[in-house]
Amino acid sequence: MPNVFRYPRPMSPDPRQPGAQRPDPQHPDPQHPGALAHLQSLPSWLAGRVAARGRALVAEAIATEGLKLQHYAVLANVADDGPLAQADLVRRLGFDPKDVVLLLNHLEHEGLVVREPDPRDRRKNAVTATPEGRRLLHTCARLADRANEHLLAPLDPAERRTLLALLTRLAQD
Amino acid sequence: MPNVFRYPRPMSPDPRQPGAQRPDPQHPDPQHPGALAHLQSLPSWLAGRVAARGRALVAEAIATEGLKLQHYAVLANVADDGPLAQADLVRRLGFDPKDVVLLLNHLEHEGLVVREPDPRDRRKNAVTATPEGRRLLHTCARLADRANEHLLAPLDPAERRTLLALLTRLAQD
DNA sequence: CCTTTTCATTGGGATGCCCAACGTTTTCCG
DNA sequence: CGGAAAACGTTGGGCATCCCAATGAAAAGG
Repeated sequence: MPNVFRYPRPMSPDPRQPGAQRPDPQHPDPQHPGALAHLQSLPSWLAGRVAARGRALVAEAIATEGLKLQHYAVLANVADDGPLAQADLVRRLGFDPKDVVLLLNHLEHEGLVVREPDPRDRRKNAVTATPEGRRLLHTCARLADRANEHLLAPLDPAERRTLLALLTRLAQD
Repeated sequence: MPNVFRYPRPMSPDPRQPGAQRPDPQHPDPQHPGALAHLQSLPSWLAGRVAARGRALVAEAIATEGLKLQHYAVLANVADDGPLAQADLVRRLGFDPKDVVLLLNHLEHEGLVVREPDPRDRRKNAVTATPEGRRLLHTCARLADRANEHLLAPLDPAERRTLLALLTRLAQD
């Protein structure tokens, strides 16, 4: 179960010498089809590059509020569907239980969530969002929107809708 | 400089209880706009999810040849533009020098590349692809193509071209 | 000719993902 | 009803990836 919060990096666009002819990934030279050009024209590679840039932009934006992407994801889950057990978060997010402990420690320390024993099941902690957490969640949502507008800046509104529709179809399965 | 080879994982599509109503990310309920639904409708999140799945598919496919995505990327760079110095690969791929050493150790051990002192500059190793390496590169390219066809299976040919065009524009900047 | 830069190797560290164990609590089954 | 199994949270260990840097040798620059 891959994790979009840890973001790996794509190769630089084309690290060849300045002025070196850069193959058009859409129309590779059939006489000299490059393995590198082919790799860089794969949808998975292109999506990876866009995703890496998108995550970097969002991560940078919400870092101004002292949060990481993972914190944002935890907070969103808890605010919408809380109270949630830590094991719920582990399942929902696909995170390591240890990492969820660390994330919650930070969120709790910042007063954004509250972790309390579940009165119905003493094995569990019930995690809920505080008003401050909800407030910050709105701020993060706005920051994330702006980062995504930056990401999609080269596209016009119709192209953005098209891209979103196609990605949404591929993202669910 | 983010790296698309290490692939993080998106949240599961929607981990709510079976039967729980799942918000349509394209048309969030304006009465009850969820933070989670909002996060999951961001282009960066959607691209991350598609990218994670794409990379997982490609990684799984080329693993049958004993390679990782990073090996494939190194091999493609070396085959097209070799001989390359290790420092060239570090710059091109954005990898840690230590990781490039490990990757080349494996590729060399498998007879896919040759690492020789550069006669013109004894600081450098000249890395070149062997015929066996080029052969395997073709195999990996075919495997990667099939994995990407699998990734894009829900789209018809016109939609695939549209997606590719939009991603290509976003991927270069 | 000396200083600076580059190269490859390697050290250390942080983070995220994999595995598992432990004690407590709850659920399940005979 | 009681014991076994499962769930929960915490924590340990380990590996891979990304960050930092140091070292000695070689090349470039002033």
